[in-house]
Amino acid sequence: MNRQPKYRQVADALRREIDDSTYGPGERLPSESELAKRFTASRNTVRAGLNLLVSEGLITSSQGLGYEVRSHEVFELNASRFENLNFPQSGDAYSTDVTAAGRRPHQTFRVEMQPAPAEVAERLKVEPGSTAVLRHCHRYVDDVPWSTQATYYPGWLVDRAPRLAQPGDIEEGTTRYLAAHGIEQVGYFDEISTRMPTPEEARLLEIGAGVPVLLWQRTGHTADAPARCTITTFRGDLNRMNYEIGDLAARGESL
Amino acid sequence: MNRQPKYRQVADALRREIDDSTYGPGERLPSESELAKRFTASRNTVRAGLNLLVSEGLITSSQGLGYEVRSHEVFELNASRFENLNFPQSGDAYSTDVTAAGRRPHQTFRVEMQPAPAEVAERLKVEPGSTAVLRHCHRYVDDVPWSTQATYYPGWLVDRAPRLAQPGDIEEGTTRYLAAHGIEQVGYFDEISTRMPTPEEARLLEIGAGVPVLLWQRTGHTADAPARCTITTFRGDLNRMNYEIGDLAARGESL
DNA sequence: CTGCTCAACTTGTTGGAACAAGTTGATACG
DNA sequence: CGTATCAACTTGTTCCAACAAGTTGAGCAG
Repeated sequence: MNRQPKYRQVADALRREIDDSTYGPGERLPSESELAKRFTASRNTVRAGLNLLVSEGLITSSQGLGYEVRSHEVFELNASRFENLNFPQSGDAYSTDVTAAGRRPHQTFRVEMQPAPAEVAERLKVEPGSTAVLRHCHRYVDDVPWSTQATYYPGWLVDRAPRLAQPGDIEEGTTRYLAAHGIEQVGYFDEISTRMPTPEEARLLEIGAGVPVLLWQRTGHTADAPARCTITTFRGDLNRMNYEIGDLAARGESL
Repeated sequence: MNRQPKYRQVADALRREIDDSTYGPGERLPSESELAKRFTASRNTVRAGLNLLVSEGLITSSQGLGYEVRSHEVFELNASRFENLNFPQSGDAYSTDVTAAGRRPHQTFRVEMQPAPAEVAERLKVEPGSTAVLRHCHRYVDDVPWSTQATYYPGWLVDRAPRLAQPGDIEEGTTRYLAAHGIEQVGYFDEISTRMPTPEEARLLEIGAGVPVLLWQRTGHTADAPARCTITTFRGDLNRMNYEIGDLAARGESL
């Protein structure tokens, strides 16, 4: 006899059937009671198995509707071109990329004065708790939450580029606006990590259990000092990042 | 009355207590029956709440032992220096970094001839299914599984650098060995994504529910053609990656 | 003192039951 | 015909009960 617990056998069988497209993306699974009959198990046991698949990010459940196989359309963000003046873009990089992919971008802005969190203050080389301008941004693609972004600017920089502290979008792109005021970003330090979302993040990004977030923290530098620190939180199931580094003539695509 | 389900209240209360260090990292939580008494709930309800925290990666459980608050010691990998001949390292980059952090590295190798998976073949610009050399590697830090790495080399490259197909480590580092045979990696294309582990990955990396993996795929290029494709699977809770790009003199640390 | 056994914990698994709440389509009413 | 209602689904939440299985420390035998 199989020594795997029954709820695991249920999960394994269904996972296999999802993998070989017995149940394709977007398709509905049989109901809990039908599965219970099929596997000769109680509803509780079947639920435990389904729960496993939910927390693996393979399926979602909604009350009254049933279980559905998740579909994965990833959006790729080129981090090495992002905010790079050598790759000129009309507006901000996000809208350009999304529109180019034939999707509809949408974003909401919020600007605040905030004491810089310890982690940010360290990277901006300012006193912990000293006020910084925080530009916060929620991004959507086809009205699906995609990412949230928080950018902190140190006080000295805002003095030289006052529009940063004004509410509203900066049409020409922040990088370009800063460059026009003599603040040129000559390098950056990116840190990338992943974890499960906090309940707050899960709410904002509309992700249930089983979907991790991808965290991207970029500290941009002028020739003299760090100029801004951007923390982006992506839905892990919908986003991928890439970097093109070095001489990539062999790829035959780069500019 | 509170309209949150009880198991969620349990999870929220415990999450708050973990956040404010009522229960610190490594510490044990009260047992399920104690928590049931405290929250006036059944053991099942408490379990549902604890399960939520497990799938958020906050705690782990082990049979007979109880629930423990996870501790997070992240290891940072500098992806932009990795495999970069401008930053010479004695052996391979991984061992050097780990030793420098005062930890004990350990790795196991496996070399095979394998048909290249579709995704890899596309990036190496070879026919799908054509044989490639696969060098597979499991890495440990202080005997804790850290990452698995699979590197595919196209057939033409192995002809010029035959030691790739031999079992066993390449002491001086593969990048250096390739350079000595006239195969110089002048650029690379990195792709980074995250998802929940497959059961297979969960077993290899010894991660339970609630810990995502960080996927790093690097395609290295010579001046003429793609030379290798490396897929690394990290434990998401233990690893962070970073890129230093551009002129970073302002950071005052770079070489 | 050493080493083994075992009782008393812990979580893991599985079944059962009942009711709450969201969704949908058939049906009856205006 | 259009609409409102409701029955029959779905999953969500909560309890109870019992036994399996891993861990640990007390206590006993050698």
